[in-house]
Amino acid sequence: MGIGGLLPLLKEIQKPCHVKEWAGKRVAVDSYVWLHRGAYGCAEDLALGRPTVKYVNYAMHRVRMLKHFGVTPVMVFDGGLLPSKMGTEDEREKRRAEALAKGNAFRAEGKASLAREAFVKAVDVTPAMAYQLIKASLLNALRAEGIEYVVAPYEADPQLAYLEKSGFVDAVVTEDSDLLVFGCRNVLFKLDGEGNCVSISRDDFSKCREYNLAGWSDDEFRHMAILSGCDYLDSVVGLGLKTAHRLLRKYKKPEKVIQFVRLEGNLNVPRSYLDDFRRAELTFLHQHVFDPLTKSLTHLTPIPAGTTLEDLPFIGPLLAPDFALGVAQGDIDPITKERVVDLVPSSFAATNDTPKKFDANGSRAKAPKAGTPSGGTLLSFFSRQAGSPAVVNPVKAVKAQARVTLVGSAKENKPAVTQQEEPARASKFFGAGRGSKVELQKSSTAAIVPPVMHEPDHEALSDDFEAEAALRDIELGFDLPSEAAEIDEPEEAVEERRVSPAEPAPPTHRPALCGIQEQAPDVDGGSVQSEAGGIVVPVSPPPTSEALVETPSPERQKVAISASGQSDVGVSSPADSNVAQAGWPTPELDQSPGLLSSPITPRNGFSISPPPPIVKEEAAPAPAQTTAAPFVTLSSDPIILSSDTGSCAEQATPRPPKRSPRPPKQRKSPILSAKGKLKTAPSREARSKTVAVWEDTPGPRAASGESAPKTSASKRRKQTEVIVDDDEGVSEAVRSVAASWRAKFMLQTAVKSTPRLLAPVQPPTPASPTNASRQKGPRTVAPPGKHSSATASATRLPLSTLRANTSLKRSATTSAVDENCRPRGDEDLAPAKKRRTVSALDCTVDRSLIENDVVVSSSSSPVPITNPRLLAFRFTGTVRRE
DNA sequence: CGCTAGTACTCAA
DNA sequence: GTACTAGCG
Repeated sequence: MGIGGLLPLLKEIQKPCHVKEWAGKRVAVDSYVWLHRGAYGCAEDLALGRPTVKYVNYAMHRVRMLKHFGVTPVMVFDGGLLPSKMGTEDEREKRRAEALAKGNAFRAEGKASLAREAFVKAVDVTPAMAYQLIKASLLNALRAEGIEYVVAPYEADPQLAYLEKSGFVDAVVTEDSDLLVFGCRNVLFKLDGEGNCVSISRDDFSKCREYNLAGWSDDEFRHMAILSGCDYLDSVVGLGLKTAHRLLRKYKKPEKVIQFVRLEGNLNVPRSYLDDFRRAELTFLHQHVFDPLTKSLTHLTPIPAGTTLEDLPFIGPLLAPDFALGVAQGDIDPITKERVVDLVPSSFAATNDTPKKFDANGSRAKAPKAGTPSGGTLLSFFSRQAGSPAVVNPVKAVKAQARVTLVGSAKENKPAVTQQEEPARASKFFGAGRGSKVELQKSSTAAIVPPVMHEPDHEALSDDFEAEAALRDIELGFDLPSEAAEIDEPEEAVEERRVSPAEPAPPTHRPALCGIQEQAPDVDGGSVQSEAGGIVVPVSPPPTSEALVETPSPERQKVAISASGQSDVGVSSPADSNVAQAGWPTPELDQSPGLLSSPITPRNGFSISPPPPIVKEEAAPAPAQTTAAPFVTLSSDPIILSSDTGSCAEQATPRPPKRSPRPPKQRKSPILSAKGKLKTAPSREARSKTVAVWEDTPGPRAASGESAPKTSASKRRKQTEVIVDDDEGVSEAVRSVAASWRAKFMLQTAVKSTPRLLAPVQPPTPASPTNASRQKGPRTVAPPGKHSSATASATRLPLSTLRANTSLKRSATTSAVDENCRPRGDEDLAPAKKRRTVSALDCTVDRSLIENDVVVSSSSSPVPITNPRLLAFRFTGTVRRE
């Protein structure tokens, strides 16, 4: 919902503009908006599950519009749901289901327009739809056109902000005023099909006369937004933007404002409001984002020293590196954790949606060969003309013999990976057809993506922490700890990372996001499946340094490309690919010197080749490659990314899909893992602070497992004031925020079933027997005996089992298990076997639920999350009462 | 005057 | 997600 009324408030500084003013620049696009608008036009098809690509065409039209005006779009998609939003998502889902039923009823009665109206309300933009826009098998899609994109681990908003903040892009296109709160400097709203938009610049805030924002930092602005009500916190009823602004100007700090409002007594301020406020602020600040540079998760802003991820449960669990990468590339559905379902198999697209009358290239208009799974003959209205620069780079055809290594495949990860069984990468939806799995080694180059997270510069990092924490002091009234926090994991684990040979060197070139790897098809002479290329996960530094084109901009190092064609790290399609686009005639492109000059040359007939597999550029330095290199398996249309590290032979034989691979030893974000080295950070004088701490006192409602409204959670708690006298105070205070949230959230969501997560995935296309046979069953609660112990889809676990298992989990995490969440009375129980299953059963889950015959399903949780407390969220997502 | 809640809208190139 | 507006305090 964004911040209600924020845009009108900023009316003064809204500047009508045109995207061409951003020619030569890179602009990140909140893709959800375009997908949603595009979906409007085909709501009925989507609601009824009929394959359609209209929304893709709509979005691509916009993409081409941007390119037409010389703007390089970077498409950003929403990822997984934040834990705190799962509840609202359930409600939405319910509403959509109702609308769908209504629509069907109207349709049956022949009331077409009423039906359509209902279907519009029933439509949801799903990751599968995002995938349609991304996937390469549609020529009319991002990969095929070399558009950079990234799927955020959670929300797109912080991801967009991060891209801008870190210099990947210069502005952000969105309709969501939240972006300003996340700290974006240049936001473009209301972009229409012609390129008109309204820009709001952070720098203009001071020019706001009606509402004086002069002298306001990002923090104050954010405080105002949160106070007035935001996605993460409902406002105090009766307190809107203007009041928040007025009071903040007067009292400066949100605590004071809240105090004043309470004293005034006109408005009802929930008891937990201050906690909630802090939590909302922490969510705005530290949400997970995908860093294209390190190809790993990080935070929008580094989390404050003295706190760990466990203190920020509301920002969602840290995803395992390879999983995060899969999500970022759009291949893994961040919600279902499954490989994304291809809604529109290419065969359909090729036969049903080709706008033939606009097809200027006769050769490409031909139907694909029979059986070609990804005919790729779908030409958009705007597809390139014959002779125009193709997206495929013939030069790269040469790179046929490179090694293939995947994320998480480095030697050091091997033990963990083998222990965790094979991640369920293969899919019946994607492995089907043609039965032509091709070892990628034979067809293309893959990149080595170092499995080890980038080790931050500790000195700089410590400065960051200092600055960051100092800010936090001011905002939240906390003090910094005098020393960095203790390491939360075994020392050897940290050590291992430190000495890892796979640690990437500090990048010298800013890689692009996920983009297309242009590559010539038919390495082996015309066979359809051989076209390589595909998504490149850019690596840095580029393997070769020759012919690098570097941006003159000091703060933004853009994509570098080598003339040899070997290191176009995630380069988006060449700027000259705009040439001859129907609908958007090629402008005289102002090729900014910082942008790429690509060696790509025109090529005809590329379109009949299937899409490229996921390929990763080879990185330097290469991680230890002493173990058998795993390989990417190329199936038909989409890509099967097998990230296991088993032997090739092992991989070639599909194993029963097992889930929830335990992530390697990287249980912490890079930031966190670096904390152990921050002990030398300058101490600061500790001051006493009063911190409100909420004490959990579970009430009768919890025991009954009854659904509790928001307020009841807070009623169950009593507030106590404690004096915090040292550095512990900071992390302790944050922890208390976390604990209160946990209590509230767990209660809310644990009792709510989440049918969405439990619902079986219905493939739009029948899977081939081959793949279906090794595909796991539906993710519903399944009859016993159908699952391996690893999947343990639905297990009724007696309390005793839970106790036994939770103790195991605790032994896995060395420390920092919050007392609030620690299982009680099970200290000495022996470890149990179902490690993952059980880890999910964190003690944060209300015991009464367990005792009330809650069915626990861990099967929909293949995400390797090692932190047991974070796993609790997954648990709540799959709990349902019978 | 500020705020809330309800309604309408997004496509169709 | 937005914008607009009637109605309420």
